[in-house]
Amino acid sequence: MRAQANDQALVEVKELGASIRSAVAKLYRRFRIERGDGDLGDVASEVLAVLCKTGPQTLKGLSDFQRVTPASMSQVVNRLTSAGYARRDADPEDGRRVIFSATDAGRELFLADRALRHAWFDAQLVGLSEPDRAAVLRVATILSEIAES
Amino acid sequence: MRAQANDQALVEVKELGASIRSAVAKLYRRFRIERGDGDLGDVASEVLAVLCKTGPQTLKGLSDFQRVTPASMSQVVNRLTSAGYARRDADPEDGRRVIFSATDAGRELFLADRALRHAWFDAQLVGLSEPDRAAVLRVATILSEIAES
DNA sequence: TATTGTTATACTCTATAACTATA
DNA sequence: TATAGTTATAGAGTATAACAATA
Repeated sequence: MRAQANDQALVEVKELGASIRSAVAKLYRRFRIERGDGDLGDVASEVLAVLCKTGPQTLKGLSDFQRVTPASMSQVVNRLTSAGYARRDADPEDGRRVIFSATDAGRELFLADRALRHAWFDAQLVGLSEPDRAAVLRVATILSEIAES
Repeated sequence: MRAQANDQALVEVKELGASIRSAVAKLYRRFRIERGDGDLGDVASEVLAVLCKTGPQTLKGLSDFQRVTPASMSQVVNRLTSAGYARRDADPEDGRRVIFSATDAGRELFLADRALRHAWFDAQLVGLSEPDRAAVLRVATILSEIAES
């Protein structure tokens, strides 16, 4: 117990920051490797997943959530709509807004894509101990909150 | 204690995978926001950091570590050498190899860049409780190992 | 005036394919 | 033949700036 407390006290924030930055960067790029051949890019896939899981969204909603500028997101959804995986609809309540939603083809792609892209990582998680898995879950929440701050 | 065990048992690997994937993607992009104006890109900055902290590296060493192809890494270091932040040297023991190392200007940029880019995240980490910080440290290690597998 | 979204442009990052040079 | 590195090319992702339309 005392040893653990000492370990925690030894955690240098600067080193911790460097560790998690490095881990996040490597894992982000590692995820990119696990993708299908005819696939969309990784951000477009994530946006499609949001549309499928959370339902229709405005452009601003999508860009805020993914932490990119509206201009960037506009181009991502442009690829999705051009490919027929998403569609634009006017918002009847606010003429400035556009509602983006997944098409049937988009939902199909999402399901296939998810199976493919997540299989590798899910297999890694299964190999963890219960406490480690709980730690990963807790830290996922922590990091999400930090990312949104 | 039993409640905690139940919570852990409830952890669905698929949901856990989706959570950490989402957190990693958002945090990766959040990191990109915290950068200087005249800055290099984020990958080039990381490579420069590796050269400064770990010492000279071959191209293959760098590309393996960052999980990109040698061709991709070649272009990243090209920008670094063109800008005068890194240099190429022949390996006297193997004529095929090139040893990349940071220049003085590179080390200077690294220090300024690190202060700038890490400040925001370090501040977030300081706000965490000790157990949370320990969990983040543990999970950084777990995720790094997964990324390298 | 403020908000929502788009387009134009440019840069970073990445990959595949084809290549050179060395082991 | 195999390995280390490069270049050419193409596409994804991002940002800033300038813009149109609506609130």
